[in-house]
Amino acid sequence: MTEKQGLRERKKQRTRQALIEAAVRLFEDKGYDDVTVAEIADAAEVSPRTFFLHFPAKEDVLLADADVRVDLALQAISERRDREGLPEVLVRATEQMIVNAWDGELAALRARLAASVPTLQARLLQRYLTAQAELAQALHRAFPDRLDAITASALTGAVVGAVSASALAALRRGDGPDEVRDAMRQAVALVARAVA
Amino acid sequence: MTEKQGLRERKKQRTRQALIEAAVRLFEDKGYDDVTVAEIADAAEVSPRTFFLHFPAKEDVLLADADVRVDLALQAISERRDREGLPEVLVRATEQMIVNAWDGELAALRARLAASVPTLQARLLQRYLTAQAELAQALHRAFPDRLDAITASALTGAVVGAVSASALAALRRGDGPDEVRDAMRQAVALVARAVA
DNA sequence: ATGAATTAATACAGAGACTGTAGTCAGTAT
DNA sequence: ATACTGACTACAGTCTCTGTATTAATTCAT
Repeated sequence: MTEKQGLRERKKQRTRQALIEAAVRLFEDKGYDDVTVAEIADAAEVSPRTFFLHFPAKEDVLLADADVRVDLALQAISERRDREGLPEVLVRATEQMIVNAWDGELAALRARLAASVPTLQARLLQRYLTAQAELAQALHRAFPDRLDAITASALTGAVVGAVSASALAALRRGDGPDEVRDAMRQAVALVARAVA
Repeated sequence: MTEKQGLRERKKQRTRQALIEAAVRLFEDKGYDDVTVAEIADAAEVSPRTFFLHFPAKEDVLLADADVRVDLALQAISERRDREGLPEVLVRATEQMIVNAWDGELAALRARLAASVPTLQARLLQRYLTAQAELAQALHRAFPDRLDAITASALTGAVVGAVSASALAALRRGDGPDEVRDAMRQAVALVARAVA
């Protein structure tokens, strides 16, 4: 997509990446709470102040790429094919997020930590909430006659709530990625039944 | 219920109440972020350290009585009348929480602040999540043949997600308590349709 | 090419939330 | 009366996060 940016921008991305990698490594080693921002900055060979130029808070270094997936769902909604009903759109949109939610090492670490570190959990939930608002708006636009604004919010909340709750339950039970994915899919199906 | 506790315990509750009242007053005056824990403690005439003996974090002084309502819903689930179906239990349980969610001044302030102060929002969401786990477990016990553990989690997540999302949407739109309550009820009805 | 404007990164200082620890004093039990 | 418990305090310290001024490197304009 976009490759040729100035040297300045490339350098910036490099320190950002260095911070993320240092953080992940340290978190895996010592656990989230036992790693200070100063340590992360040190490991990435920048000043502690620089950390906060890249991330608004310590938690966000782990949630760095979590926004991208919301865009996928939004796209899935707006690209609604004609004749496609509400339940189908719902399933397709969340499918986008679910499939892409479990790629890579970082996602696994994030899930593990989010399930155990309260402050991280809180920030993640908050992200979901702001994502919900966007999704609800998109849904409302896609089905203006069927869903008023409030109902669209309720429906979106139901989907996100169901998916994350079942994923968390599966995680706590010790399930692997495939089983977690299945649990999420079942949750979507459950809610989709409400608007069938 | 329980009235006759020792003088020591009564004193403790008095300082706790003093802290809550001081906090609410100050928050209304200056806004959440512009009030320090030290100020609250000062207004309640205790040491700053004492604040943290009563509340694990600054946010929790506002969420002090939020737990009580979860008990009501749990009770509603376990007191399931024979012949009562899953949707009915769902509606009745959440009705307990909704009705009692909007009494008093404190609830209104809490809602207003939770909608605007990120850190408070995060903590509130976190509470919902832990409440969800309990509710899901109770549901699973009440309908062991119909709901496995994961599905119960999904269903509970859907209800809580739908209710809080629609309430938040209504709040943001500037609706009053009655309209918010209606929005919540509709959200429950929506999800209940999925298990009808 | 050279001077001017940006800007990522830095050093430094400080606010504010929270914790550990040791001590005091009032309430409680024997 | 005596010993014990537990709420509260004082003090010192850690850590996250912010404001401000400065530096040095990249980018842009001439």
